[in-house]
Amino acid sequence: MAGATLRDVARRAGVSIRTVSNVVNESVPVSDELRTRVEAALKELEYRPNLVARNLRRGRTGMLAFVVPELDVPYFAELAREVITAAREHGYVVMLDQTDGDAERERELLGRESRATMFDGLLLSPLSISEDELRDRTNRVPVVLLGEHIFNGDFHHVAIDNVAAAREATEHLVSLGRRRIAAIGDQPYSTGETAQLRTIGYRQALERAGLSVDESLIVSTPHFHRRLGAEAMRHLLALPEPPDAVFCYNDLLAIGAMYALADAGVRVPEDVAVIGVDGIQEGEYSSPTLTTIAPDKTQIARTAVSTLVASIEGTAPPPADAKAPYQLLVRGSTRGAHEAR
Amino acid sequence: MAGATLRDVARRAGVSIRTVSNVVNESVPVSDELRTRVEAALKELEYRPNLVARNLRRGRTGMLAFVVPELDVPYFAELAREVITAAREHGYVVMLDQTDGDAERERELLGRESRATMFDGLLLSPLSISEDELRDRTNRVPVVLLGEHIFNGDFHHVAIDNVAAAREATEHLVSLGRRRIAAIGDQPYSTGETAQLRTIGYRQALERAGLSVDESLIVSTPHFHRRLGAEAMRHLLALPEPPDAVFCYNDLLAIGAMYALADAGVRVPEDVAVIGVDGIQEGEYSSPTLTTIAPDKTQIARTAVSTLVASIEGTAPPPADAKAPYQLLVRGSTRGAHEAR
DNA sequence: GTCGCCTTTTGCAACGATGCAATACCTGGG
DNA sequence: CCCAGGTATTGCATCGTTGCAAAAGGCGAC
Repeated sequence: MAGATLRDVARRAGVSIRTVSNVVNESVPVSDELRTRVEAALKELEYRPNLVARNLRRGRTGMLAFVVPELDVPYFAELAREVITAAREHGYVVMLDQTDGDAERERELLGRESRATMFDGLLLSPLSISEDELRDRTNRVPVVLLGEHIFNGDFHHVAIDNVAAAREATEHLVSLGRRRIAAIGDQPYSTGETAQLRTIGYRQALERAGLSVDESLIVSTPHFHRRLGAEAMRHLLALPEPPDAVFCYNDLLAIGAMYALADAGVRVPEDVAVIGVDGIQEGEYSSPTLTTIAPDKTQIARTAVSTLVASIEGTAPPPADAKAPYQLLVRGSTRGAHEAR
Repeated sequence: MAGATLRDVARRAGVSIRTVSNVVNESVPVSDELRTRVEAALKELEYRPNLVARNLRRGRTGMLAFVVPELDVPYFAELAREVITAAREHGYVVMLDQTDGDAERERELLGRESRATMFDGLLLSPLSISEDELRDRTNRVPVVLLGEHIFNGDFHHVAIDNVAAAREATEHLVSLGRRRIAAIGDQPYSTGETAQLRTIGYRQALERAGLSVDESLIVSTPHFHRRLGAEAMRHLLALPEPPDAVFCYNDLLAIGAMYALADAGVRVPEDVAVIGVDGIQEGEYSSPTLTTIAPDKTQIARTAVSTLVASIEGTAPPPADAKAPYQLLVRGSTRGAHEAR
């Protein structure tokens, strides 16, 4: 019941352990007679290789770890799907863990007692942890970082060009004729690097358009959740001069903002145009549908996984920042907004 | 660089391997002097236990596998989050895999060459695979099934009472005074057991309310995605006598249905009331917000994981169907719909 | 008939850790 | 000064598999 081993099969078939192994692995030629006998025994005993033992011997586990802040955030769920698929194509399976954006938990995950030794490689999504700590803790396991982190070329890294993406998002709003364009999602602390890059892009777009930046229109949020998007939007609506467009740093914030707008009876996009980032499925069916900057998640996952796998196999080029493609998807929350107002 | 082993540390500290092991595991008393020396060596060499080796020796991996049809379906993502959290509380990590609802892939996952031996236990969500196959393939690994499957008590199983839940959902619509209540999501094939149970509950509610069941108001969908919900709704709207309420078998279908309704200029809930099942976060911010039957995901995950862990440790009671709690959350898609019309 | 070569089969060691049981050490009592 | 009894330390075997290299078997050539 406890699972037959090679030894059991060998005894049953009257051959050596090694021969059974040869049959199982199809690596070395085995005579037809023995092969037949061994295969019969394998079937009768329902032999399945003990992968833990095999991994110990081979020094590989065939597992990658993918660490995200929150799995119930659609962007990460959708990305995880792609990562799992990409990993499977390379013959790997994926262990998923969450940090809840907590630096402490991140340390724990990478720490001494961690299960890091069970994985051939590590895929990490936005971290609070610092570069030095990361280097300290992962010096044995290949790592690929996903999403922005201003690390200096010591790690492989896949992300979209956040500055450019944010600039394009804002320019899209400008192109609609909007002039009071707000931004929701800045994070002016050390862990908010992605957010800061998007703020830079936002400012660039306004400056290029000859618009002045009204600091009161930049609203910070500690997280990127729907509720905070709604709160931020309510705050903006309460300003003496509310915005006529909002660039949200992710789609969830945008969904929250649209919720607050609907609640306040403000029309989208006529009164306020809304754009997000992430290209999550939810935005395809929201009311109105959400204009967004959609990173190519499939591409991101593929690049990240194949870089990681190359790294594991020692065939990787030196660490570099891979820029992933993205796309502006114009939908209801900004469409047809030219004529309006 | 390749990772120090107990032997390396032992050599460095001038003690036996076994003593180092004792220090690391804190199981056996070690004199202060040696402990100090060993700890120094551990630190200098940055020793981390090789978990693969440890697992081999101990016969446990500390890993659970959680297999879902699609991770980018919010219900599963939210459930996965809870499962990961619950597993962590028991000292386990979680490997996630997807089947895409494909029976072939399910077999593959459980098949001979699978990594099943790398996990102490298996958590499976709705499957296409049959009971017999499942029994054949998992006779060594403890399994807990999540979601409905009409299996006969051979497996642990956690789910809500789908018949009752569907009945309550439908009764809610009845209580609003609706009389032409449609159902979206039936799946009249062998793999659609959850759907069939919900259809039963739907019929029960109508019958109890003295309403006749109009078969043309029951629309089947091969999957539970937003797009199919929209398509089904369009179909219903095109009927000679369209419905005045819709019970969708999950929230994504409901979101899709509301999309189609908005598109057609039909008011929700005034003209058509909508209810879903799953209680996903998306429904809290949709427009209108979505009334739903929300299974207690935390509870489901906790129950499933602790049953699985008990099973692994051999302390589990015989397999049983655990019924998880759920809750009717009344929101905008049905609220204030009494007065209307 | 013997040798040598090629193919098939096998034994042994090792991957890195832990369980078990024996050894070494230390203390106090007689 | 020796011995019992407790504690600290260690060696050996083992988990199930695979790499390596030697052993065994088969066959043609001399």
